[in-house]
Amino acid sequence: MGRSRVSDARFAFRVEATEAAARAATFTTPHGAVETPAFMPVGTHAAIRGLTMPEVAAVGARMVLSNAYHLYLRPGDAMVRALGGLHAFARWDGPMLTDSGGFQVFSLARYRTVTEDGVAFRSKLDGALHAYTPERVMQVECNLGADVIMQLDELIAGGSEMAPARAAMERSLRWLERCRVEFDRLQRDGRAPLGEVSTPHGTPPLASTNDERCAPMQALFPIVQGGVHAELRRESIRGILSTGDWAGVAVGGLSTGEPKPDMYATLDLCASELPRDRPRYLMGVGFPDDLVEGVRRGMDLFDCVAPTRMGRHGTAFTPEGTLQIAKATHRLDRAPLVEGCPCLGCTQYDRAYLRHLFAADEPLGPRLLALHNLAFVMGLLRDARAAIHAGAFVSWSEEWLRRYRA
RNA sequence: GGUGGGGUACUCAAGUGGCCAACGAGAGCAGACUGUAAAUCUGCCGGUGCAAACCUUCGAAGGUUCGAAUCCUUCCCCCACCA
Repeated sequence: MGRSRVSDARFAFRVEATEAAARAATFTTPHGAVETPAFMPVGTHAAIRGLTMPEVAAVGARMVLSNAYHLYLRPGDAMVRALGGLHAFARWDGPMLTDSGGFQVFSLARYRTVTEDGVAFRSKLDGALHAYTPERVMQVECNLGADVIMQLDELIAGGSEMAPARAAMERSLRWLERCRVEFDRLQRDGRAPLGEVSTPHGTPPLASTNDERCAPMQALFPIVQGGVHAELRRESIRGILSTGDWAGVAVGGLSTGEPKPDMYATLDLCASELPRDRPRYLMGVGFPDDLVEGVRRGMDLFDCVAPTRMGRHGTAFTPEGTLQIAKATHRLDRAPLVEGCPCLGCTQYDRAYLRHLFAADEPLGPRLLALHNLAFVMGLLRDARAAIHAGAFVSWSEEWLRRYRA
């Protein structure tokens, strides 16, 4: 089973402390270690929208996420590889993860057709049709070169019935197996077979088909599906664990419209079934209260567009809940967004000025709020981690949630 | 003083007899957003009312008409050019 097994010391997961289901750990990758629980900012197009990587690092991010599907369309995965891979391309030398495009199967449902072979996407750029198969996804993600790469999966809306949820879960398992086989082959070869990879833009000018540079060591994460149906989640996990000794496992298909109690119950179940010595990555969750609930249920890694998107749209996270900065009530408010927050927006500016930036449509406003929200969730998970280490997480989290939701 | 153009809701701006409480845009207000086709999207935006509906509005005042933001008269104000 090749390198999908964690035989290579370049990936490690060391649990340092636990309290109830919550864990504090260190996840090591070829590009460095991440202390968990951790939040990964989303940089779909190899950029955290509006922010620079140094800024993202400055608020505490240690691992960031990019999207294979979007980068495949533009600039093309072979182009990224020819430019030195995702880390060099985006100038991020810490751990990176690429999502496969599975989420786009869901979010861009009206532009694609799913078959057993894969997904046929209609490109947003030029309308061209792209055959996106599990094998192709592995080639793309290998070329991009993130440390952790995700399988192609299929997810369905949160509240879906048993039958469609089962179909998507089972298909995700079959796609996982195809991803695994192709992943093992690519990693065994030591380099991505550039010549086999066609991109929408042909052969990149800087590419050499004789490129001897070794592909970066990568880990493939499977994704648990099954909607909010416990038996399906259980089956999904069993299926995943029977085919490999994965460096980590993701829980997908949540926060897609299902009631929160259903999501939390599903997490409880997944946590109880997943290996304790591997990171659990809860995909697409990133509102502060959901992060705390996720940590409580044994999740280690998170990613979400919420902090950055909400920030760009004028909503700031605070310990007392969300705050819409553009509201007239902040016209004369000299207080920072959050007292004591170390981010640029909070240390340098007051709410009145930030409100003005939004009113005046200045790009600095969205930038500062996105940065603030990232700083907020980073600090939140740092506090959660400290509480776990201190054996005080349960009371800390209850108090925190009470204040946030008041 | 003369000639021409123009005064529409918070602003800009359509509308030249009924389908007009009045297109559209902006501002303002409220809301949405969870593995990013999102610096995006939605709602409200004269007053009262849940609604039906009623009331008050298109510079002012009169008038014509079944009916006027739209036609006529006078007046006020703004702009351009000519004196």
